[in-house]
Amino acid sequence: MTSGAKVSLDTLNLTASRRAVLDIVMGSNKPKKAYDILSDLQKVIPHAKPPTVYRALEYLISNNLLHRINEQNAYVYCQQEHKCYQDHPTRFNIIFTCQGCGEIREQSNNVLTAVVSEMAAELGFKADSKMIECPGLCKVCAEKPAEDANA
Amino acid sequence: MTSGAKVSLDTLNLTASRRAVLDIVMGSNKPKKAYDILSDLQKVIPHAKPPTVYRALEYLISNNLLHRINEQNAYVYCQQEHKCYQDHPTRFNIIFTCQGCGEIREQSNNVLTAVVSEMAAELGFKADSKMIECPGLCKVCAEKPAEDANA
DNA sequence: CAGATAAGCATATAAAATATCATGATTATT
DNA sequence: AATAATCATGATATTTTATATGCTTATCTG
Repeated sequence: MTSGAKVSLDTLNLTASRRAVLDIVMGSNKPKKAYDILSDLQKVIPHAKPPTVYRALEYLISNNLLHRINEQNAYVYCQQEHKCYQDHPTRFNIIFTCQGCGEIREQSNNVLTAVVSEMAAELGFKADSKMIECPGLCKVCAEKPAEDANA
Repeated sequence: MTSGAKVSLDTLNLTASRRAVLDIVMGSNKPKKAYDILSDLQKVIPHAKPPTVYRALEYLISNNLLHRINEQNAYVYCQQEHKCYQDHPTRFNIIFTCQGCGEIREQSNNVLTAVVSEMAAELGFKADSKMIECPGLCKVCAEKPAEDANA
C-alpha cells in the first residue's frame, strides 16, 4: 500500500497471477498497457479478467518492482541498474517518456534528488513515489519530422 | 499542436466554448476533471458533449494556458506567477500533486532546469512540455493518518 | 463570391479502471 | 483439528476517461 520503502525479495508473495504479470511486463522493452497485459495473461490464465491484472499491478507497483507511467497509462519494469526495490527511499528518479514511440529511459542523480527534495520540503510536500515523469521525444523520434512514430 | 513555445495572448482564438472551458478551469482551485468540466459547461452551452470539452482542453493546453495533470486525469490553470505562456520555453517547472486532497503546487528554479536539461541532453531526449509531475502528499494530508483525505 | 481552412456538432464506441459481493486459501491460535 | 482472521482470487457489472468518424458551419483570403 505504501511505496518507496526498501523491499526484500524474500518477503514477496509472488502468486501465480502476480508472477505471470511480472513476467509479461519484464518481457517487454516498452511500457505495457493494462489490457495488453490482460491479453497475454489470458494465454496462461484463461479466466483472467481486468481486476486480475489491476490487482497484480497494484501489488507489484507497491513493492517497487514495476512503475506506472502516468503519461502513457502503461506499466514498466524498473529499468534502473540499482533497481528501485533495493533503492534508498529518499532518492528521486526521473523517467523520460517518448511521446512518439513510447520508449522510456530512467535516470537518477544526486543533484536531481537534492533539488527536488528541497523544493518539496519548502512546500511541506512529502513525495510519495520518488518517481518523476518527463514527457518528450527520444533522440530517434525527435529527428524525424512527425511521421509514424512507431518504432 | 506543439507546446512549449511562447504564446501571445493576442493571437489566441478564444471561441465561446474555449473561453467557457478556460473560465471553468480557472475558477477552480484544484485540478478539474473532464466530465466535471462538461457538467459545468452544459449550464452555459447545453448541447456540449465530451468532444467539445476535449477539443477545448487540447487547444488551451497546447497554448500553455492549462496543464494536464496526468496523475489525476485532470486539468488545471497554470498557477505560476510567471505564467507558462509568457515563459521561456527551456525552463522546467515541477508540479507537486497531492494524492490525498488533490491539491497541486507548481514550482520552478534554475537548478532544476539545469539538472533536468542536462540529464535529457545526455540521453538525446528532447523534453516536450517542460512540465514534470511529482506525486506525493501535501503538508496537511501528510500529517493526518489516512482518513478521508478530502479537504 | 469561390475555395480553402479551421472549428464545431452529434453519434457512437473504445480504452482504462473500479465497485461489489462471493469464494477460496493460508496462517495463527487455541 | 476447530476457529477466526487475513489475504488472495473469482465473477459480474459498471464507471470513468477519451477518441473515431462523418457531417456541417463559420471564417479568412484573394
